[in-house]
Amino acid sequence: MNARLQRVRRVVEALRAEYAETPTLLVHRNAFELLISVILSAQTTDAQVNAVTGELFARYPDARGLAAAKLADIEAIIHSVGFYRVKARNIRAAAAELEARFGGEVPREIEQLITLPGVGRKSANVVVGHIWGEAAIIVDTHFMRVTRRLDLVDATDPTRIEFELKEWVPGEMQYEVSMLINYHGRRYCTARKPRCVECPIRTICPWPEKTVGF
DNA sequence: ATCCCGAGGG
DNA sequence: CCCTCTGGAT
Repeated sequence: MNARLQRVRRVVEALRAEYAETPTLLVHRNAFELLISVILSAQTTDAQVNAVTGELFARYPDARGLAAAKLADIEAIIHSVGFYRVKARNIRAAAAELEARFGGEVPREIEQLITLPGVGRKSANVVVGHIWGEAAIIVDTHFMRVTRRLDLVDATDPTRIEFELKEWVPGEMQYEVSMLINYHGRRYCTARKPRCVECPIRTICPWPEKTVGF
């Protein structure tokens, strides 16, 4: 029996109980809106993205509309999310790619999604996991930090962590594991001053730093 | 000051 | 692999 699998199951049970409320997600009405929101969300909070997407999607409700937009107009709308020049270019180019190569629809395959500008593995996994309920390991900065502290992985870079976990975490658990661990990384298992003493999974966690504060 | 559900270019 | 892109919240 895989000790790490047992640990993941215990972690999921504990975090489910701790985070009864679903963590806030990017506001969206369809796959197109989530895809664009995810591109905008790099190094930014969901709240900041949600603050601009209402206006953005009112003006450009689909790939065709966004692909035809003026860069300066997009930049003005999304300015407050940060990285606004790169992101404006990326979301317009991604919309154009959807039109040109995918009939205006968001592709379902990760390998297709990551060919879109501004979409890496993390963003692609968010889309397939959330929109289509597919197995998805979403490796962002929090997930990487927490899985390493919990000693769930050997790998240290995001792509290898994703594939390593995909090998043995049951598919139906993967998306939930991703969301719970991400949320836990923000609430307790923070980068600088982790709140190990109050952590709801401190008895499961092997990380030595958990003794700090005693 | 430090962080936020990263990605792409050099 | 490291650097840059970027603004707002705390």
